[in-house]
Amino acid sequence: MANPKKAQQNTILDIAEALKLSPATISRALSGHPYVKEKTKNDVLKMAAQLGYRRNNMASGLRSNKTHTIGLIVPRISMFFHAEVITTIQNGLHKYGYNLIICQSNDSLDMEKELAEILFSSRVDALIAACTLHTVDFSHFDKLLLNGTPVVFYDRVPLNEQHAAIIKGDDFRGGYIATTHLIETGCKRIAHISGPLTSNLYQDRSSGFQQAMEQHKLPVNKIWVFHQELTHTNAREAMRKMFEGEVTPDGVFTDNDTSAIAALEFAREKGINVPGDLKIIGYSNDPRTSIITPSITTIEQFPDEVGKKIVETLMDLLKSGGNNVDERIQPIIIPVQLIRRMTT
Amino acid sequence: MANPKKAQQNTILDIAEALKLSPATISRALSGHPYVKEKTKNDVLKMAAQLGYRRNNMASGLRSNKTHTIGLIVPRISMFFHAEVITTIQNGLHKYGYNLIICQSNDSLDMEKELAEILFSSRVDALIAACTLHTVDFSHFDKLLLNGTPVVFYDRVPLNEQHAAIIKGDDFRGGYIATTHLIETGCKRIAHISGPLTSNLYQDRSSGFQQAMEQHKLPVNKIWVFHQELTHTNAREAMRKMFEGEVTPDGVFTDNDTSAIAALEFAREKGINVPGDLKIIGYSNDPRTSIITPSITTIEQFPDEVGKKIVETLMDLLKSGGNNVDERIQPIIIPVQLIRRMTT
DNA sequence: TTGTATGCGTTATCAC
DNA sequence: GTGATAACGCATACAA
Repeated sequence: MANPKKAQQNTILDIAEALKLSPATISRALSGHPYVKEKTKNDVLKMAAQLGYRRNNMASGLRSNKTHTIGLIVPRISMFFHAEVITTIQNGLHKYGYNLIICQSNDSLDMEKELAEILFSSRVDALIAACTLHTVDFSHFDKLLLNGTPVVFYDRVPLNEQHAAIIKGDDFRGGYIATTHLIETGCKRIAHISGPLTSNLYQDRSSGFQQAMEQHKLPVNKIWVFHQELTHTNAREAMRKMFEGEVTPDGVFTDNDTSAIAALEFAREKGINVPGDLKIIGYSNDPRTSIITPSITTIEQFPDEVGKKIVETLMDLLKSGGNNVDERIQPIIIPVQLIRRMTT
Repeated sequence: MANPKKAQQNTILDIAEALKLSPATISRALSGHPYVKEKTKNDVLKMAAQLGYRRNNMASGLRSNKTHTIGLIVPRISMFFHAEVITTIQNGLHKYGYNLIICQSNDSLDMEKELAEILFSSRVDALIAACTLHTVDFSHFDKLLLNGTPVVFYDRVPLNEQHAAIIKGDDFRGGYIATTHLIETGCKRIAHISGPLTSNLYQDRSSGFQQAMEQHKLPVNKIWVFHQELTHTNAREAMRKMFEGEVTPDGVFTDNDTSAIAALEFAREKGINVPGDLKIIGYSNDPRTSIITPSITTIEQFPDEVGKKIVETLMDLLKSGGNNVDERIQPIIIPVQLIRRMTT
């Protein structure tokens, strides 16, 4: 077992000395530079392994202005969708030799700002961000952009960003097909438990909801439309309010699965028959929706596709070295899909 | 919006020039050094803000040999327990001005080794690790230890590590109280779906199981004891095998909740009455266990407590600067608790 | 309280 | 192909 006494890092100078070569040659050999004799390269690699040498990323980054590190800011890693996206990104970047610094904003704008600063301090080669629900002004990312650091937004994205890549789900269509599905399965009085309209996600899903309703000539009851943080308790409270009234909804579309679960639990407790008297559809295809009884119909967002697209986009941006940064980057929209289960 | 042209980083020299001061003074002012005139300090801070200055962590770290960055290796961030622990750690470290680099090993030993190397390259100030199920030899962490970098293991930990801190749940007791609970609620024929015995987790839970059975003079049927990766399909397969036989279990203790869910689903499909004819208890208090019908009895591991203890331990180690590293560090055991629900 | 000088480990730019 | 040297941005020992 290790016997820690004092730091004793080997540097390229140690390798150089051991091999009677210059540090420059060692550096070249280690970074796969073309003009190094094959034998020299092998010697260096062998000696490096022998001495347990590991490149100091700080020195390397300072000199070369490349960290091979990507920053990531998400609201919460515990959200199923984000956990999946992150995993895909991390595995994808790893193949290209990039590391990922994962940071959580806890859906706090102040934290998000601070994290952007910190990641800038670390001189990440690029930044990936899924913003908070309250991020309307995105200027805290400008310092990165100004510095030529590529920024990729996903999920919760700015609406008019000229210089950053944008990858998002088809939230309009998600809202539309969810609502249409409720209508097609017979719902006439549809409620919508949505998130705050500060976020593009809920704007788009709400538009989809509206359009489906209009298209089928169904009235939207404003008392049944909620824009609030999508927590379990908020959803429950919304359900309570709606089912106090004389006329009650026969369909609920919630903008996340936590709310759908809350709605279902409420219905079960009140003895409301699901899907007989009330149909419920959620959003995200959280694993919990397939486990609960009855299992919940929801919208699949394909986190894996999102993650892959992010990596792909990022690699393009990094390769082009900020050259294509002046042309406006088109947002990439990932399709969504209805997952029909027992609540509809 | 940002108009990215070329990199234009400000350094302390820019501030120094603008203020007709020396770089040294700027450095001191920015890092809260005591011997700086109040006015100077304010001037510097103001100018730094004005120029949008942000310290370059690589340069700072290279010089001071401190990165204010902690590395973290986990099998998967999507596991509920780990997601919670990580969040607590991240929030805790943030208060002390430390950042966290989160890495996933995907339960691959090779990946874990590589991540340890990478994090060493980044010269993290400390490393936190929850190892893979297959990590028996922990020598890939020795380089960090040798270098004086504190290492804290949690959850899946080495058994005889002299120089690293260890924080773990009370798995023996978890196994014991889970089994005892089944016995006390009337089970006589108890099965145990456990993980591979290469991991301390399942060794300890298995010992707890054994002891409870012995203590209550119940025989352990070896055909009902499984040591395998704790996946949904593996658990299902185990159930299938057990319920092919003449005599079938009346209680199942699974070492994670995914397996408990699989067991419950199997029982529901086969029309086995739970908890009437079969009682089930899981491990970890995953949110899914409280959502499924019937809700599953499980063992709470208090990820929040684990996370807090990790931060606390880490801060001690960092403060002492590796001085107490020669004395053997005692493992810290976090208590567990039975959460009784409808499957028992 | 501030300035001067040096070096952290690596890589880029020249030479040879 | 390889070597010498400077420079990346900052923090610190020492001097003033």
